[in-house]
Amino acid sequence: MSPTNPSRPNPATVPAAVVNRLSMYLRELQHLVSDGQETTSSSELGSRLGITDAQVRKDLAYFGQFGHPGVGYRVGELIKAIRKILGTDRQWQVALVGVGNLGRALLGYRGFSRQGFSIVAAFDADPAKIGTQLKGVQIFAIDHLNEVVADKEIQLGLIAVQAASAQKVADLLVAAGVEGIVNFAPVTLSVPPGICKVGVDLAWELEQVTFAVANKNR
Amino acid sequence: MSPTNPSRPNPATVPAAVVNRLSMYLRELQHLVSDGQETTSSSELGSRLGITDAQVRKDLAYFGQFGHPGVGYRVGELIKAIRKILGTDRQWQVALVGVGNLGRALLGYRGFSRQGFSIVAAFDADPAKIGTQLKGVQIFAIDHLNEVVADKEIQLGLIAVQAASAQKVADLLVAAGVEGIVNFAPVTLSVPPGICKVGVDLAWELEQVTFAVANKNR
DNA sequence: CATTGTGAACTTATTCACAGCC
DNA sequence: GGCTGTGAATAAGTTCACAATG
Repeated sequence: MSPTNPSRPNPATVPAAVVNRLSMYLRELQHLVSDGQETTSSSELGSRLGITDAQVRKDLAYFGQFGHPGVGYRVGELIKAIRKILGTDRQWQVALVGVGNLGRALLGYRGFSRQGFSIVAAFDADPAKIGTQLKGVQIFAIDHLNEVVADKEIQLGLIAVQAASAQKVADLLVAAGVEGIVNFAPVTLSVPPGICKVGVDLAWELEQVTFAVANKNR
Repeated sequence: MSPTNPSRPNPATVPAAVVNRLSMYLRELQHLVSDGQETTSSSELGSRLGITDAQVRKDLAYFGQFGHPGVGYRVGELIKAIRKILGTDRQWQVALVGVGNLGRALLGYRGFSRQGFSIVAAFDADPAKIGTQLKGVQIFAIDHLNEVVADKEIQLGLIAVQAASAQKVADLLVAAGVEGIVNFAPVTLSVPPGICKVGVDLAWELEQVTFAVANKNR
Protein backbone atom coordinates (compact mmCIF):
# COMPACT_ATOMS: atom_id res chain seq x y z
CA MET A 1 0.00 0.00 0.00
CA SER A 2 2.41 2.70 -1.04
CA PRO A 3 0.72 5.99 -0.43
CA THR A 4 0.71 8.05 -3.61
CA ASN A 5 1.93 11.16 -1.86
CA PRO A 6 3.89 10.35 1.31
CA SER A 7 3.57 13.77 2.95
CA ARG A 8 0.66 15.96 2.09
CA PRO A 9 0.44 19.27 3.79
CA ASN A 10 -2.88 20.97 3.36
CA PRO A 11 -2.14 22.82 0.11
CA ALA A 12 -4.11 25.80 1.35
CA THR A 13 -1.45 26.32 4.02
CA VAL A 14 1.39 26.53 1.53
CA PRO A 15 2.20 30.18 0.86
CA ALA A 16 1.89 31.24 -2.76
CA ALA A 17 5.47 32.52 -2.57
CA VAL A 18 6.66 28.97 -1.92
CA VAL A 19 4.86 27.63 -4.98
CA ASN A 20 6.39 30.41 -7.01
CA ARG A 21 9.85 29.50 -5.86
CA LEU A 22 9.18 25.85 -6.57
CA SER A 23 8.78 26.85 -10.22
CA MET A 24 12.11 28.64 -10.05
CA TYR A 25 13.83 25.65 -8.53
CA LEU A 26 12.42 23.50 -11.28
CA ARG A 27 13.79 25.80 -14.01
CA GLU A 28 17.18 25.92 -12.36
CA LEU A 29 17.26 22.15 -11.93
CA GLN A 30 16.37 21.70 -15.59
CA HIS A 31 19.32 23.90 -16.49
CA LEU A 32 21.55 21.84 -14.22
CA VAL A 33 20.43 18.60 -15.77
CA SER A 34 21.13 19.87 -19.27
CA ASP A 35 24.62 20.79 -18.04
CA GLY A 36 25.00 17.16 -17.01
CA GLN A 37 25.10 17.84 -13.27
CA GLU A 38 23.67 15.01 -11.19
CA THR A 39 23.68 16.46 -7.72
CA THR A 40 23.15 19.88 -6.18
CA SER A 41 22.76 21.51 -2.80
CA SER A 42 20.43 24.02 -1.21
CA SER A 43 23.23 26.56 -1.20
CA GLU A 44 24.02 26.12 -4.89
CA LEU A 45 20.38 26.38 -5.83
CA GLY A 46 19.93 29.33 -3.52
CA SER A 47 22.89 31.34 -4.69
CA ARG A 48 21.89 30.89 -8.31
CA LEU A 49 18.48 32.32 -7.55
CA GLY A 50 19.54 34.92 -5.04
CA ILE A 51 17.90 33.37 -2.01
CA THR A 52 19.26 31.72 1.10
CA ASP A 53 20.00 28.04 1.46
CA ALA A 54 17.71 27.82 4.46
CA GLN A 55 14.87 29.15 2.35
CA VAL A 56 15.38 26.46 -0.24
CA ARG A 57 15.36 23.71 2.36
CA LYS A 58 12.32 25.11 4.17
CA ASP A 59 10.38 25.38 0.94
CA LEU A 60 11.06 21.79 -0.01
CA ALA A 61 10.37 20.61 3.52
CA TYR A 62 6.75 21.64 3.12
CA PHE A 63 6.31 18.65 0.86
CA GLY A 64 8.59 15.95 2.20
CA GLN A 65 12.20 14.94 2.49
CA PHE A 66 13.94 15.03 -0.84
CA GLY A 67 17.54 15.58 0.19
CA HIS A 68 20.35 13.34 1.30
CA PRO A 69 22.34 14.70 4.25
CA GLY A 70 26.00 15.06 3.37
CA VAL A 71 25.19 14.67 -0.30
CA GLY A 72 22.59 17.21 -1.30
CA TYR A 73 19.76 16.71 -3.75
CA ARG A 74 19.83 14.30 -6.65
CA VAL A 75 18.85 16.55 -9.55
CA GLY A 76 16.71 14.07 -11.46
CA GLU A 77 14.97 12.92 -8.32
CA LEU A 78 14.17 16.46 -7.22
CA ILE A 79 12.86 17.45 -10.64
CA LYS A 80 10.48 14.52 -10.55
CA ALA A 81 9.35 15.40 -7.04
CA ILE A 82 8.73 19.06 -7.83
CA ARG A 83 6.88 18.25 -11.04
CA LYS A 84 4.64 15.97 -9.07
CA ILE A 85 3.98 18.68 -6.49
CA LEU A 86 3.25 21.28 -9.14
CA GLY A 87 1.11 18.83 -11.06
CA THR A 88 3.28 19.11 -14.17
CA ASP A 89 4.16 15.43 -14.12
CA ARG A 90 1.03 15.00 -16.23
CA GLN A 91 -0.12 16.57 -19.46
CA TRP A 92 -2.54 19.50 -19.25
CA GLN A 93 -4.92 20.40 -22.05
CA VAL A 94 -5.22 24.13 -22.48
CA ALA A 95 -7.63 26.34 -24.38
CA LEU A 96 -6.59 29.73 -25.67
CA VAL A 97 -9.23 32.41 -26.06
CA GLY A 98 -8.21 35.36 -28.17
CA VAL A 99 -5.90 34.93 -31.14
CA GLY A 100 -4.53 38.44 -31.41
CA ASN A 101 -0.87 39.34 -31.07
CA LEU A 102 -0.54 37.96 -27.62
CA GLY A 103 -2.58 34.88 -28.37
CA ARG A 104 -0.36 34.05 -31.33
CA ALA A 105 2.70 34.46 -29.15
CA LEU A 106 1.25 32.10 -26.59
CA LEU A 107 0.49 29.58 -29.34
CA GLY A 108 4.11 29.71 -30.43
CA TYR A 109 5.66 29.70 -26.99
CA ARG A 110 7.88 26.67 -26.61
CA GLY A 111 8.16 26.91 -22.85
CA PHE A 112 4.65 25.53 -22.40
CA SER A 113 5.12 22.11 -23.93
CA ARG A 114 8.35 21.73 -22.03
CA GLN A 115 6.39 21.93 -18.79
CA GLY A 116 3.60 19.66 -19.91
CA PHE A 117 1.14 22.21 -21.22
CA SER A 118 -0.40 21.76 -24.60
CA ILE A 119 -2.71 24.26 -26.25
CA VAL A 120 -5.22 22.03 -27.98
CA ALA A 121 -7.80 24.55 -29.15
CA ALA A 122 -8.09 28.26 -29.76
CA PHE A 123 -11.13 30.52 -29.89
CA ASP A 124 -11.72 33.89 -31.44
CA ALA A 125 -14.57 36.21 -32.29
CA ASP A 126 -13.22 37.14 -35.72
CA PRO A 127 -15.13 35.12 -38.38
CA ALA A 128 -12.13 35.34 -40.70
CA LYS A 129 -10.03 33.37 -38.26
CA ILE A 130 -12.60 30.76 -37.35
CA GLY A 131 -12.01 27.47 -39.08
CA THR A 132 -8.37 28.22 -39.81
CA GLN A 133 -5.37 26.76 -38.06
CA LEU A 134 -2.35 28.41 -36.44
CA LYS A 135 0.71 26.46 -35.35
CA GLY A 136 -1.35 23.38 -35.91
CA VAL A 137 -4.09 24.52 -33.55
CA GLN A 138 -7.65 24.80 -34.80
CA ILE A 139 -9.47 28.08 -34.21
CA PHE A 140 -13.12 27.76 -33.19
CA ALA A 141 -16.02 30.12 -32.65
CA ILE A 142 -16.57 30.82 -28.99
CA ASP A 143 -20.05 29.22 -29.26
CA HIS A 144 -18.35 25.86 -29.52
CA LEU A 145 -16.46 26.28 -26.28
CA ASN A 146 -18.55 23.85 -24.29
CA GLU A 147 -18.36 21.01 -26.74
CA VAL A 148 -14.66 21.46 -27.53
CA VAL A 149 -13.73 21.66 -23.85
CA ALA A 150 -15.63 18.45 -23.20
CA ASP A 151 -14.31 16.72 -26.32
CA LYS A 152 -10.67 17.52 -25.75
CA GLU A 153 -10.85 17.28 -21.97
CA ILE A 154 -9.55 20.79 -21.52
CA GLN A 155 -8.77 21.77 -17.96
CA LEU A 156 -7.14 25.19 -18.24
CA GLY A 157 -7.88 28.39 -20.10
CA LEU A 158 -5.71 31.27 -21.23
CA ILE A 159 -7.50 34.57 -21.69
CA ALA A 160 -5.82 36.82 -24.26
CA VAL A 161 -8.72 39.02 -25.30
CA GLN A 162 -9.41 42.73 -24.78
CA ALA A 163 -10.01 43.88 -21.24
CA ALA A 164 -13.65 44.59 -22.06
CA SER A 165 -14.48 40.97 -22.95
CA ALA A 166 -12.30 39.22 -20.41
CA GLN A 167 -14.92 38.73 -17.71
CA LYS A 168 -17.45 37.37 -20.21
CA VAL A 169 -14.86 34.91 -21.50
CA ALA A 170 -13.98 33.87 -17.97
CA ASP A 171 -17.62 33.14 -17.23
CA LEU A 172 -17.89 31.04 -20.38
CA LEU A 173 -14.75 29.10 -19.55
CA VAL A 174 -15.98 28.36 -16.07
CA ALA A 175 -19.37 27.31 -17.40
CA ALA A 176 -17.63 25.00 -19.86
CA GLY A 177 -15.90 23.24 -16.97
CA VAL A 178 -12.41 24.65 -17.00
CA GLU A 179 -10.70 24.46 -13.61
CA GLY A 180 -8.01 27.09 -13.88
CA ILE A 181 -7.52 30.35 -15.73
CA VAL A 182 -4.55 32.52 -16.58
CA ASN A 183 -5.70 35.99 -17.52
CA PHE A 184 -3.55 38.29 -19.62
CA ALA A 185 -6.11 41.08 -19.84
CA PRO A 186 -5.55 44.01 -17.49
CA VAL A 187 -8.68 43.50 -15.41
CA THR A 188 -9.46 41.77 -12.16
CA LEU A 189 -11.70 38.83 -12.93
CA SER A 190 -14.19 37.42 -10.53
CA VAL A 191 -14.55 33.66 -10.62
CA PRO A 192 -16.45 31.27 -8.37
CA PRO A 193 -14.59 29.64 -5.49
CA GLY A 194 -12.87 26.44 -6.53
CA ILE A 195 -11.64 27.94 -9.77
CA CYS A 196 -8.04 29.00 -9.68
CA LYS A 197 -7.21 32.26 -11.37
CA VAL A 198 -3.92 34.00 -11.96
CA GLY A 199 -3.47 37.36 -13.63
CA VAL A 200 -0.54 38.52 -15.71
CA ASP A 201 -0.30 42.12 -16.80
CA LEU A 202 2.70 42.79 -18.96
CA ALA A 203 2.73 46.45 -18.03
CA TRP A 204 2.88 45.60 -14.32
CA GLU A 205 6.31 44.18 -14.64
CA LEU A 206 7.54 47.28 -16.39
CA GLU A 207 6.03 49.40 -13.64
CA GLN A 208 7.99 47.50 -11.02
CA VAL A 209 11.09 48.45 -12.92
CA THR A 210 10.22 52.09 -13.44
CA PHE A 211 9.44 52.45 -9.76
CA ALA A 212 12.90 51.20 -8.91
CA VAL A 213 14.59 53.31 -11.56
CA ALA A 214 12.59 56.45 -10.81
CA ASN A 215 13.46 56.18 -7.12
CA LYS A 216 17.05 55.08 -7.49
CA ASN A 217 18.38 58.50 -6.60
CA ARG A 218 16.62 58.97 -3.28
CA MET B 1 6.68 76.43 -1.56
CA SER B 2 5.01 73.23 -2.47
CA PRO B 3 7.59 70.47 -2.20
CA THR B 4 7.56 68.26 -5.28
CA ASN B 5 7.14 65.11 -3.28
CA PRO B 6 5.85 65.87 0.20
CA SER B 7 6.72 62.54 1.80
CA ARG B 8 9.48 60.40 0.44
CA PRO B 9 10.13 57.17 2.20
CA ASN B 10 13.39 55.53 1.33
CA PRO B 11 12.20 53.50 -1.66
CA ALA B 12 14.38 50.60 -0.58
CA THR B 13 12.12 50.20 2.45
CA VAL B 14 8.95 49.84 0.41
CA PRO B 15 8.11 46.15 0.05
CA ALA B 16 7.91 44.89 -3.50
CA ALA B 17 4.42 43.60 -2.74
CA VAL B 18 3.28 47.15 -2.09
CA VAL B 19 4.61 48.34 -5.45
CA ASN B 20 2.84 45.45 -7.08
CA ARG B 21 -0.44 46.41 -5.50
CA LEU B 22 0.07 50.01 -6.49
CA SER B 23 -0.03 48.83 -10.09
CA MET B 24 -3.29 47.03 -9.37
CA TYR B 25 -4.81 50.08 -7.76
CA LEU B 26 -3.84 52.10 -10.78
CA ARG B 27 -5.57 49.65 -13.18
CA GLU B 28 -8.68 49.60 -11.06
CA LEU B 29 -8.75 53.39 -10.81
CA GLN B 30 -8.40 53.66 -14.56
CA HIS B 31 -11.43 51.40 -14.93
CA LEU B 32 -13.35 53.55 -12.47
CA VAL B 33 -12.50 56.72 -14.32
CA SER B 34 -13.67 55.28 -17.61
CA ASP B 35 -16.93 54.38 -15.86
CA GLY B 36 -17.22 58.04 -14.96
CA GLN B 37 -16.78 57.54 -11.23
CA GLU B 38 -15.10 60.47 -9.50
CA THR B 39 -14.59 59.20 -6.01
CA THR B 40 -13.81 55.85 -4.40
CA SER B 41 -12.90 54.40 -1.03
CA SER B 42 -10.34 52.02 0.35
CA SER B 43 -13.05 49.44 0.87
CA GLU B 44 -14.38 49.68 -2.69
CA LEU B 45 -10.90 49.42 -4.12
CA GLY B 46 -10.07 46.59 -1.75
CA SER B 47 -13.13 44.50 -2.40
CA ARG B 48 -12.68 44.79 -6.15
CA LEU B 49 -9.17 43.43 -5.80
CA GLY B 50 -9.82 40.96 -3.04
CA ILE B 51 -7.78 42.67 -0.35
CA THR B 52 -8.70 44.45 2.85
CA ASP B 53 -9.45 48.13 3.11
CA ALA B 54 -6.75 48.55 5.74
CA GLN B 55 -4.22 47.14 3.32
CA VAL B 56 -5.15 49.68 0.68
CA ARG B 57 -4.80 52.56 3.12
CA LYS B 58 -1.51 51.29 4.54
CA ASP B 59 -0.04 50.88 1.09
CA LEU B 60 -0.93 54.40 0.05
CA ALA B 61 0.23 55.78 3.39
CA TYR B 62 3.80 54.77 2.54
CA PHE B 63 3.85 57.62 0.09
CA GLY B 64 1.74 60.35 1.61
CA GLN B 65 -1.81 61.33 2.35
CA PHE B 66 -4.01 61.08 -0.69
CA GLY B 67 -7.42 60.54 0.86
CA HIS B 68 -10.09 62.80 2.25
CA PRO B 69 -11.63 61.59 5.50
CA GLY B 70 -15.36 61.16 5.16
CA VAL B 71 -15.10 61.36 1.40
CA GLY B 72 -12.61 58.79 0.20
CA TYR B 73 -10.14 59.18 -2.64
CA ARG B 74 -10.66 61.46 -5.62
CA VAL B 75 -10.08 59.06 -8.50
CA GLY B 76 -8.26 61.46 -10.82
CA GLU B 77 -6.12 62.78 -8.02
CA LEU B 78 -5.10 59.31 -6.87
CA ILE B 79 -4.27 58.16 -10.40
CA LYS B 80 -1.96 61.12 -10.79
CA ALA B 81 -0.31 60.42 -7.45
CA ILE B 82 0.24 56.73 -8.14
CA ARG B 83 1.60 57.39 -11.61
CA LYS B 84 4.06 59.78 -10.11
CA ILE B 85 5.13 57.22 -7.52
CA LEU B 86 5.52 54.47 -10.11
CA GLY B 87 7.31 56.83 -12.44
CA THR B 88 4.72 56.38 -15.18
CA ASP B 89 3.83 60.06 -15.19
CA ARG B 90 6.61 60.38 -17.74
CA GLN B 91 7.32 58.65 -21.02
CA TRP B 92 9.79 55.75 -21.01
CA GLN B 93 11.75 54.71 -24.05
CA VAL B 94 12.02 50.95 -24.34
CA ALA B 95 14.15 48.65 -26.47
CA LEU B 96 12.95 45.21 -27.44
CA VAL B 97 15.51 42.51 -28.08
CA GLY B 98 14.21 39.45 -29.88
CA VAL B 99 11.48 39.75 -32.50
CA GLY B 100 10.09 36.22 -32.41
CA ASN B 101 6.53 35.38 -31.51
CA LEU B 102 6.69 36.92 -28.10
CA GLY B 103 8.61 39.95 -29.30
CA ARG B 104 5.97 40.64 -31.93
CA ALA B 105 3.25 40.35 -29.31
CA LEU B 106 5.06 42.82 -27.11
CA LEU B 107 5.37 45.21 -30.06
CA GLY B 108 1.65 45.02 -30.61
CA TYR B 109 0.60 45.21 -26.98
CA ARG B 110 -1.56 48.26 -26.44
CA GLY B 111 -1.28 48.19 -22.68
CA PHE B 112 2.24 49.58 -22.82
CA SER B 113 1.54 52.92 -24.40
CA ARG B 114 -1.38 53.40 -22.07
CA GLN B 115 1.03 53.34 -19.15
CA GLY B 116 3.63 55.55 -20.75
CA PHE B 117 5.89 52.95 -22.30
CA SER B 118 6.94 53.23 -25.87
CA ILE B 119 8.98 50.65 -27.71
CA VAL B 120 11.20 52.81 -29.90
CA ALA B 121 13.61 50.22 -31.29
CA ALA B 122 13.82 46.47 -31.76
CA PHE B 123 16.83 44.21 -32.21
CA ASP B 124 17.20 40.77 -33.68
CA ALA B 125 19.92 38.41 -34.83
CA ASP B 126 18.08 37.33 -37.99
CA PRO B 127 19.59 39.23 -40.98
CA ALA B 128 16.29 38.88 -42.85
CA LYS B 129 14.54 40.99 -40.21
CA ILE B 130 17.21 43.63 -39.80
CA GLY B 131 16.36 46.84 -41.60
CA THR B 132 12.65 46.06 -41.75
CA GLN B 133 9.91 47.59 -39.66
CA LEU B 134 7.18 46.03 -37.54
CA LYS B 135 4.29 48.04 -36.12
CA GLY B 136 6.26 51.10 -37.12
CA VAL B 137 9.30 50.05 -35.13
CA GLN B 138 12.64 49.72 -36.86
CA ILE B 139 14.55 46.45 -36.37
CA PHE B 140 18.30 46.82 -35.89
CA ALA B 141 21.25 44.48 -35.68
CA ILE B 142 22.33 43.94 -32.10
CA ASP B 143 25.72 45.52 -32.93
CA HIS B 144 24.00 48.87 -33.11
CA LEU B 145 22.59 48.61 -29.62
CA ASN B 146 24.95 51.13 -28.06
CA GLU B 147 24.37 53.84 -30.60
CA VAL B 148 20.59 53.37 -30.81
CA VAL B 149 20.21 53.34 -27.04
CA ALA B 150 22.18 56.57 -26.81
CA ASP B 151 20.42 58.17 -29.80
CA LYS B 152 16.90 57.39 -28.67
CA GLU B 153 17.62 57.82 -24.96
CA ILE B 154 16.41 54.33 -24.18
CA GLN B 155 16.18 53.51 -20.50
CA LEU B 156 14.54 50.10 -20.39
CA GLY B 157 15.02 46.80 -22.17
CA LEU B 158 12.71 43.88 -22.86
CA ILE B 159 14.43 40.56 -23.41
CA ALA B 160 12.41 38.19 -25.59
CA VAL B 161 15.14 35.93 -26.94
CA GLN B 162 15.91 32.26 -26.36
CA ALA B 163 17.04 31.25 -22.89
CA ALA B 164 20.52 30.51 -24.18
CA SER B 165 21.18 34.07 -25.37
CA ALA B 166 19.38 35.96 -22.62
CA GLN B 167 22.38 36.57 -20.36
CA LYS B 168 24.50 37.81 -23.24
CA VAL B 169 21.74 40.20 -24.27
CA ALA B 170 21.36 41.42 -20.69
CA ASP B 171 25.09 42.17 -20.53
CA LEU B 172 24.88 44.12 -23.77
CA LEU B 173 21.86 46.10 -22.59
CA VAL B 174 23.60 47.00 -19.37
CA ALA B 175 26.76 47.98 -21.22
CA ALA B 176 24.66 50.17 -23.50
CA GLY B 177 23.37 52.08 -20.50
CA VAL B 178 19.91 50.67 -19.95
CA GLU B 179 18.72 51.02 -16.35
CA GLY B 180 16.03 48.40 -16.11
CA ILE B 181 15.29 45.05 -17.71
CA VAL B 182 12.24 42.84 -18.02
CA ASN B 183 13.28 39.33 -18.95
CA PHE B 184 10.85 36.93 -20.60
CA ALA B 185 13.35 34.12 -21.06
CA PRO B 186 13.16 31.30 -18.52
CA VAL B 187 16.56 31.89 -16.94
CA THR B 188 17.80 33.77 -13.92
CA LEU B 189 19.87 36.69 -15.15
CA SER B 190 22.68 38.22 -13.20
CA VAL B 191 22.99 41.96 -13.53
CA PRO B 192 25.18 44.45 -11.69
CA PRO B 193 23.75 46.22 -8.65
CA GLY B 194 21.89 49.37 -9.58
CA ILE B 195 20.21 47.73 -12.53
CA CYS B 196 16.65 46.69 -11.88
CA LYS B 197 15.63 43.35 -13.27
CA VAL B 198 12.28 41.57 -13.31
CA GLY B 199 11.64 38.13 -14.72
CA VAL B 200 8.44 36.88 -16.31
CA ASP B 201 8.06 33.23 -17.20
CA LEU B 202 4.76 32.48 -18.86
CA ALA B 203 4.87 28.86 -17.77
CA TRP B 204 5.26 29.88 -14.09
CA GLU B 205 1.82 31.32 -14.03
CA LEU B 206 0.36 28.14 -15.41
CA GLU B 207 2.24 26.16 -12.81
CA GLN B 208 0.69 28.21 -10.04
CA VAL B 209 -2.66 27.19 -11.43
CA THR B 210 -1.88 23.51 -11.88
CA PHE B 211 -0.58 23.35 -8.33
CA ALA B 212 -3.87 24.66 -7.06
CA VAL B 213 -5.92 22.42 -9.34
CA ALA B 214 -3.84 19.33 -8.68
CA ASN B 215 -4.17 19.81 -4.93
CA LYS B 216 -7.80 20.91 -4.86
CA ASN B 217 -8.99 17.57 -3.63
CA ARG B 218 -6.80 17.28 -0.53
C1' DC C 1 32.47 16.28 7.14
C1' DA C 2 29.45 18.42 4.09
C1' DT C 3 24.71 18.90 3.97
C1' DT C 4 19.96 18.18 5.23
C1' DG C 5 15.72 19.07 8.11
C1' DT C 6 13.80 21.77 11.69
C1' DG C 7 12.61 24.21 16.17
C1' DA C 8 13.46 28.73 17.92
C1' DA C 9 14.53 33.68 17.10
C1' DC C 10 13.79 37.21 14.37
C1' DT C 11 11.97 40.09 10.74
C1' DT C 12 8.46 41.65 7.79
C1' DA C 13 3.71 42.12 6.44
C1' DT C 14 -1.21 42.27 7.44
C1' DT C 15 -5.18 43.21 10.12
C1' DC C 16 -7.47 45.42 13.94
C1' DA C 17 -9.37 49.18 16.10
C1' DC C 18 -9.95 53.71 16.98
C1' DA C 19 -8.86 58.86 17.16
C1' DG C 20 -9.45 62.63 14.09
C1' DC C 21 -11.71 64.80 10.25
C1' DC C 22 -15.05 66.15 6.68
C1' DG D 1 -22.10 59.04 9.45
C1' DG D 2 -18.63 57.60 6.71
C1' DC D 3 -13.99 57.35 5.81
C1' DT D 4 -9.02 58.16 6.33
C1' DG D 5 -4.48 57.53 8.62
C1' DT D 6 -1.99 55.10 11.99
C1' DG D 7 -0.18 52.88 16.38
C1' DA D 8 -0.74 48.48 18.51
C1' DA D 9 -1.68 43.54 18.00
C1' DT D 10 -1.42 39.58 15.25
C1' DA D 11 0.03 36.68 11.71
C1' DA D 12 3.14 35.18 8.22
C1' DG D 13 7.48 34.48 6.32
C1' DT D 14 12.55 34.25 6.67
C1' DT D 15 16.88 33.35 8.73
C1' DC D 16 19.66 31.27 12.32
C1' DA D 17 21.84 27.61 14.34
C1' DC D 18 22.44 23.05 15.38
C1' DA D 19 21.34 18.02 16.07
C1' DA D 20 20.91 14.20 13.03
C1' DT D 21 22.71 11.59 9.06
C1' DG D 22 24.76 9.06 5.04
